[in-house]
Amino acid sequence: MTVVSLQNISQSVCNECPVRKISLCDHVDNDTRTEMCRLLRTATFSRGQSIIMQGDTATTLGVVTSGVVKTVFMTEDGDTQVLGLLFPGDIVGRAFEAEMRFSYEAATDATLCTFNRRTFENLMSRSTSLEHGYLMTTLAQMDAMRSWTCLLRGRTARQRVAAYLLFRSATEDTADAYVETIGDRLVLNLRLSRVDLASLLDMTPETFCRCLHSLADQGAVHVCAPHLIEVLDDARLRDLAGPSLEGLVEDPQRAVG
Amino acid sequence: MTVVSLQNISQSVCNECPVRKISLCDHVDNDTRTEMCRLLRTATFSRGQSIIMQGDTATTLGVVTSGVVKTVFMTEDGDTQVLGLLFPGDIVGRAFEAEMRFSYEAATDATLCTFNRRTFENLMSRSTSLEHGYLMTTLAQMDAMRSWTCLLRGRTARQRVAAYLLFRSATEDTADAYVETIGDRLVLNLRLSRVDLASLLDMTPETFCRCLHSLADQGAVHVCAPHLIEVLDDARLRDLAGPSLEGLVEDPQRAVG
DNA sequence: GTGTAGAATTGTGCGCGATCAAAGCCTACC
DNA sequence: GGTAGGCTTTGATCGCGCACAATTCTACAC
Repeated sequence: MTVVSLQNISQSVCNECPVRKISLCDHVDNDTRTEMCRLLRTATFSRGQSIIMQGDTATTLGVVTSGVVKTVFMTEDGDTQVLGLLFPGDIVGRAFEAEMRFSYEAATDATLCTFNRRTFENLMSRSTSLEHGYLMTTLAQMDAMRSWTCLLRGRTARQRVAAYLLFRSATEDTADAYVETIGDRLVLNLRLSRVDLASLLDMTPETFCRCLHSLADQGAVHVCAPHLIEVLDDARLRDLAGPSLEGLVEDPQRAVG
Repeated sequence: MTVVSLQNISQSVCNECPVRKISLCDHVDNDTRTEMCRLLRTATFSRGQSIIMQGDTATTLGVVTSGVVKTVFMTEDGDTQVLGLLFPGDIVGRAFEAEMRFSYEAATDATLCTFNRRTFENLMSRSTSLEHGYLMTTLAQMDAMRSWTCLLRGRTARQRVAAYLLFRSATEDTADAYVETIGDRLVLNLRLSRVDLASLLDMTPETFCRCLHSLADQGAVHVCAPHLIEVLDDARLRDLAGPSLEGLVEDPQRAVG
């Protein structure tokens, strides 16, 4: 794990933590939190940087506090595919397993609250509330993965792009600011590159681009800038996204894949 | 939840349980297991029967003890897609959430060891080892889901079929007998219908059929009967399945999707 | 302003896989 | 034994989405 900036944090950091209420920490009792504050390190990663490498023996486990982290799988012939995204509050890494089957990379500039994996596991064995919090977060993450699967499968490329835009616009008001205001209009900030987004949605960047502009031609969205998308007609976009998005897009879930 | 056969079970059942060592029970301490034996009910489902319905408020949580269970998502326009499969030892249902976003259905005749969800949650809050077991199983299931995603994505239809056959032949020696012996040869029993398998692999039954016979034309497999597939040339099949199957197919993981 | 590298967009042909249609096959039930 | 209905297989056609390449746009340094 490459740590760019590393510093000790006083216990007060947890009190002003932006993701405390939406992460595993929400379940943790006071004694455990005090202990965690003593053990945690914050780490900053710049866009594109690797957090945990596929194949490595992971010694770290963390919680995203800002930015977007992508999970990336690299095939033996060097191709990479974006499996999913992690947002603030989601867990990076995996307890009780050292060897990583895929990588975690910063998809945007991101900050994490990290722990030594062994230390964290040890603390879990002593703190029921921490293990419970980890379980709850994991279950939520699994729900999100399953919803994501439903969202991708049986949809054409354009429907997937439309569905993703809806998903993003539905989570606009969570933790981080994914939406920018230009004048008085609400505009989505994709924040990820075309290459990453295309890989995430299982298509080529070219197809992604075509689909986006096809949605624009239909009057559903307006491409203000390559990464800034304004949703002009929510109903139209929902229509173009295909059936059964209700419940998949509108839930307060964060992680995908 | 439709329970076909329901009966009380004496404590001795756990001792001869076929999935005890590969399920959450493996982590549970003796006191908790005694309690669990008192609370559990076994249920039998015949192929095609619904175990938990999408949209229902689930009161049940269970462990697959034999057979294959499929997770199915139904779109609002009535289409269904198979999201994944659960094998013996996997968990059916979800603790701490009542409303089901998808259905669980018996893909073959199947038996489950079931609990009242509330009772199970209650027991977890009192038994650290049970919650730990649930966490470990959930993490393993999430790993499997991610592997499954890697297996499906970026592959052609024929590669997906080949990959699935490899996955099944690699798990041949787990819990249930997925393999039949015809004479002295080892033959895979698909056990699922073409329609289910095609849906699971995100293609039409027609395409699945074509791909299977294409693999046969290449000499990789032999279709003994619609549901009985003999793997003739493992290396050839691996070749036709595309890159990076190592680690995805060969792990002792059960659940997919 | 200018240069340059990287990202994003557009163009074109083609193969894969979906769709529709129909025939074979197996099983269950009468 | 016969028949009906399901599942499986095969055939023909068509459109989506991919590959590859060219072009335009953007960002950032100087």
